[in-house]
Amino acid sequence: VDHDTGTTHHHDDTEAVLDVVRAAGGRITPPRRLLVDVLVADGRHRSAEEIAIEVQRVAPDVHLSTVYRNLDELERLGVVDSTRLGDGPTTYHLASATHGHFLCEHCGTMIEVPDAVFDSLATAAKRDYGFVIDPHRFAAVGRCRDCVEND
Amino acid sequence: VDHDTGTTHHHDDTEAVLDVVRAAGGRITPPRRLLVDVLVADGRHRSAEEIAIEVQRVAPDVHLSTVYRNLDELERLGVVDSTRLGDGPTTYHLASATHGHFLCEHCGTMIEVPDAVFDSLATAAKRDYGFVIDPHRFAAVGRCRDCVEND
DNA sequence: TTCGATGCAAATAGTTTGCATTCTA
DNA sequence: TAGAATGCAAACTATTTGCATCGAA
Repeated sequence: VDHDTGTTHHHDDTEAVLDVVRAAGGRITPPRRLLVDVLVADGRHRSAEEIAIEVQRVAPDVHLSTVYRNLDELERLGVVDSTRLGDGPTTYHLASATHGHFLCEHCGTMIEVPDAVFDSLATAAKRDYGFVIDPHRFAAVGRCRDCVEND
Repeated sequence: VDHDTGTTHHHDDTEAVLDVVRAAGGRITPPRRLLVDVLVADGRHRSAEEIAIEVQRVAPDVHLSTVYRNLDELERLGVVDSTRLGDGPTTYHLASATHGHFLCEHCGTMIEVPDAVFDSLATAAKRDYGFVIDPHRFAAVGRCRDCVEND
């Protein structure tokens, strides 16, 4: 029932992620498929609980612990990134939607920035410390423009 | 009983912090003074619980919640920084001992680096987003040299 | 038909809060 | 002696784990 061509197909994205799971010997269960659907449909910075609520709209019996276990597994497989933002819960998103994060400690706003913004830090870290930073795994904390100006 | 001159005096550091508390209208209680002593004596990246244990060696009745309340207050006053490292608990240290952090997601090693390492990121963040990053408030997550080489 | 995945309940870790009491200023 | 700070218990949030069962391959 999808006769479009040339547009983005969420279904294809879901399958691509599930293929990675298959390739790793994992099984495609209904909860797992639903969870990936949710990540694909709106894959940005959602806590495990938010994702679970979304999944449960379709399948109310899917347990929060199942969501945690799947997110852990998907992260291990490299298709999901987790980011710890400030004091709140860990958030998860598809690894394909990669970007760095700035988190305002004053108003809580999260700004997504291209990975390239972290390049100079990454270069210095590698050169001086042999350390390879992953800009997707953390948020740089500070103050956003509004809070700097109006606070 | 301290006749040295020209050396670092922990006692003086404690008093300097307590002066900030006094200036803000706060009271100097035994638990508060002990907590500051602990931070001054070894002020790097300790969790609230670790700090509480240290304080309790001298005053066993000091409660963990008191430690949390004091750390929150001292952070609000700007004399303590908190940093969230990976999955572990929030860690606290004296704001005077400032530095950035690299956290290895593989082995958990934390590397302290001069603030200057974050300068280029801070500059780009300010220029492109008006965002003022605070390198003391977060850890850049990635892989340390050993884990990159041997993993 | 096997063993990876699930649902559930309970445990755990970290942190916050309400309240009566204490003690600094 | 007023109200800031404390100790304690209990609540709360985020996450993990043991275990019996289920179901995808």
